[in-house]
Formats: sequence, C-alpha cells, structure tokens
Amino acid sequence: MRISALAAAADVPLATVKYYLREGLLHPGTATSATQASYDETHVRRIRVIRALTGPVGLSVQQARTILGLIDDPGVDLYATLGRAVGALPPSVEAPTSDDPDPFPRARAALAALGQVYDPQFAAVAQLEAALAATEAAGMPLSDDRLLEYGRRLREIAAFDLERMPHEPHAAVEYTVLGTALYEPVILALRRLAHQDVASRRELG
Amino acid sequence: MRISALAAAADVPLATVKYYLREGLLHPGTATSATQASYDETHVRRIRVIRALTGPVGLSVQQARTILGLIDDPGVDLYATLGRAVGALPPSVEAPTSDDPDPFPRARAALAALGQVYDPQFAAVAQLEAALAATEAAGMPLSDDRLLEYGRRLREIAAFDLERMPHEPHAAVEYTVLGTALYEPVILALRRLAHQDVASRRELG
DNA sequence: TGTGATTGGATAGTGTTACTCTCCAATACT
DNA sequence: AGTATTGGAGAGTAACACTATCCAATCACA
Repeated sequence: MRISALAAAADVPLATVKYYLREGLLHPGTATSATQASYDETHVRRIRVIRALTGPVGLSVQQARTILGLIDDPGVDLYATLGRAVGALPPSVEAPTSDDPDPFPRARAALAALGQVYDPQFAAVAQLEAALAATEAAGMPLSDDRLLEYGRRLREIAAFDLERMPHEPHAAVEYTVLGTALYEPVILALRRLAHQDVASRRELG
Repeated sequence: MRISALAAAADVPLATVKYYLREGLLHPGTATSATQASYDETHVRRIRVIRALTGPVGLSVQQARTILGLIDDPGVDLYATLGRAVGALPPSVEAPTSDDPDPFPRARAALAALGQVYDPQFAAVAQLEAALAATEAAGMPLSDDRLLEYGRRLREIAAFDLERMPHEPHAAVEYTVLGTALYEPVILALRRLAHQDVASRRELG
C-alpha cells in the first residue's frame, strides 16, 4: 500500500498523513526505493487510534505522541507507565513547587475521606486538586456526600475495568492506557444522558 | 473597585480582564465618568467562574461565553437550556446530515440496551456516538457488559445530582449547567485515582 | 492647581497548534 | 517516451487566547 492508498483507507487527507509521519506519531513505511515506501494495516490502525485520541478524547498531537510512545515502548513497570500516561492526559496541570509542605490539601482530604491510598506523585492527584479548586472558585464546592457518592460509584467502575485487564504485559499496557483515555468521553456522555433520563422519569412519575 | 483592583482581587492580568470585557464574558462595570467604571464582587466571582471553565473544564472562550450566557439568561424551559449547555460542552461534534435515517446507530443501540429514554436532538447523543465510534476505530470497542456497568453507575450518580437540584428556577439552571461542567473533571480524576487504589489493594490482597 | 499616574477603550502584535500548500527531483506506470 | 505520483522538506494559514502599545480623559495628591 502506497501513501495515497493509506490516506484513502484511513480517510484522512494525504497531507495529514505526511504530517503525522513528520511528527513521529506514525511509524515510517518500509522503503521500496528512493521515492517509494509501502504501508500496511498497522499504519491504518495507527491513524485510526491517532484520530480517536486527537478527536473525542481531545488530546493535542503532542499528548497523543506521548501516549502512543508509552504503548509502543512501555517500561517494565506497568504502574509507572500508567502514571506517565495519566500525566499526559488533560487537564494538564503543572507540578507544584517542591518545597510546598501540603501541595494538594483538597485532594488529600478527599482521598482520606474515601479511604483511598494514593501516590502523591501520581498526576491525577494534582488533577483532582485543580478540579476541586475550580469547583470552589466557581462557588459550587463538592460536598462531602457528593464526594462519597461519586467516589463509590467510580471505584466500582474502576474495579470492573481492572477485572477485564488482559494478563499479557504488552496487552495490559495498551488496555490500561487506551482504556483510561478512550472510555472517558463515553463516561461523560453517559452521565449527561443519564441526567436526561432520570429527569424525564421523575417528571412522569 | 476599579479595574486594576478587580484584576488584583481575581488574580488575573489586567490585560486579560479587559479581554474578557471585550469578548462579552464579563459584564461591564457601572461607569462613574468618561474614563472610569466601578466593579464589585459579582465581577470577581464571574472571573473565577470563567477561569474555572477555561481551565480545568477545558472550555474555549467561545464555549464559556455560551455557557455563561445560558446561566445569565436561561429560557423558560430548563430542559432546553440544559440541552443547549451540553451542546456547548466539549467534545464538540457537528450535527449529522438531516437526511440520514439512522445518524446514531451505536448510541441508539447502547441507550436501548440501558433502557434509557433520550431526545435524539440532545447533543450528548451525538457525543456518545462519536465516543463509541472512536473506541471501535481504536480497536477497543465497548463491550455490552461494560456499557451496562458504566451506565448503571452513572445513572446512580445522575440520580444523586438531580436529588440535590435547587427548586428555585434560576438556581436550578446554574446548578445544572455548572454542575454538569465543573464536576466532570472531578469524575475523571476520581476514576484515574480509583484505578490506582483498586490495583494496589489487589496486589496486596 | 499643577502634575504624574491610572483609567477605559481601541488596535495591533505574539506564540502555539494542527494542519495545509507548494515545490522538488526521483521514480513508477502505460 | 511521457505523464503521473511519490516521499520529503519548507513555508504558509487560520483559529485561539491572550498581551502589548497607544491614547486622550480623568484622578489623586502635593
């Protein structure tokens, strides 16, 4: 398959395929001559993953490159790999100043209330802190009972996710990293739709 | 309070306050002379909401303007207002061609499986369709049991949200619109952290 | 009452991002 | 033989969220 066939198969403009190659999101084809290379199904699949990540998931090309890099070449430690992947996911928050004795007061309190263990280095802690700070700044702080409700339901979802994790290490990384990112838009859409469903039932009942 | 005091109180650059005024995200102060206007606490709060929406929630200035406009001036119909608000939230998906007999096959099947009623005009339907299409394109389609699990937990969360909705109409709009947007980053962060917590318990146990 | 700072407002400039366009010489097809 | 397409490089573009510069009209204080 030549580059124009690849572009057609993945349904993206040729110039965009060239752009992904240049940016290192897409692995080069195997060169068959000085001005020709051939591409295969792995390239088509890769482009589809790139579009999924930069589209619904909302990643920048830079973030997508990081995520894809982790899948292609995961470290030995699945936990550390997932940590790096979560750090690349939006919302990106900058690391706190290292001399701050309590950089995440809201997140710390919330996780304590939930009884959850966590690694303060994990990017999601800073993300939770920023999200909680935003709710307060906007005048709608997260109440304790809401935190408990959300935390409980999301832990049930997380437990389900982990039950389905493949055993083979490479597949596990791909499942975990892509599953974290790809299912998030589904979760948000389902909550928005559930609001509508619950509201309509309440009106009628 | 003059404009520089407002900028200091809300902790944003003065030039940015002027930008928000120009873009219509922030209501003008009351003019006290040809070159002076005075601002109050409502302006400070508004800027905080703007920063919350354009920061952790990840809205563009354009999207934030739409959301804020709906809160300021909601229609008589809460349902329609929420629908418009959800349409302004990312991920933005374009409306399907009107002559397509079945524009949302995946979302339709998913909502049928969940037994949920929905309005096909509701933007979240198109968002769910795009999110499901992305999972398939990336080679990780959402299985039926996962859909059921996610749908059930999110409906529980949605029911909780609605229970806490204020009765006064204006407060209800603000709660619903801001609550949908502001709590989403919290939900994603909590899922990411729950993965870590559940995984660590599993290893130890 | 002078005088330096600040104001609201308008206009233009900046850096980033995700493409998109244009060229090019070197093949490939017919 | 001649037209078309290729991979690759470079520059261009449009949108975005500020940010900087100006300006004449006040204002605040000495």
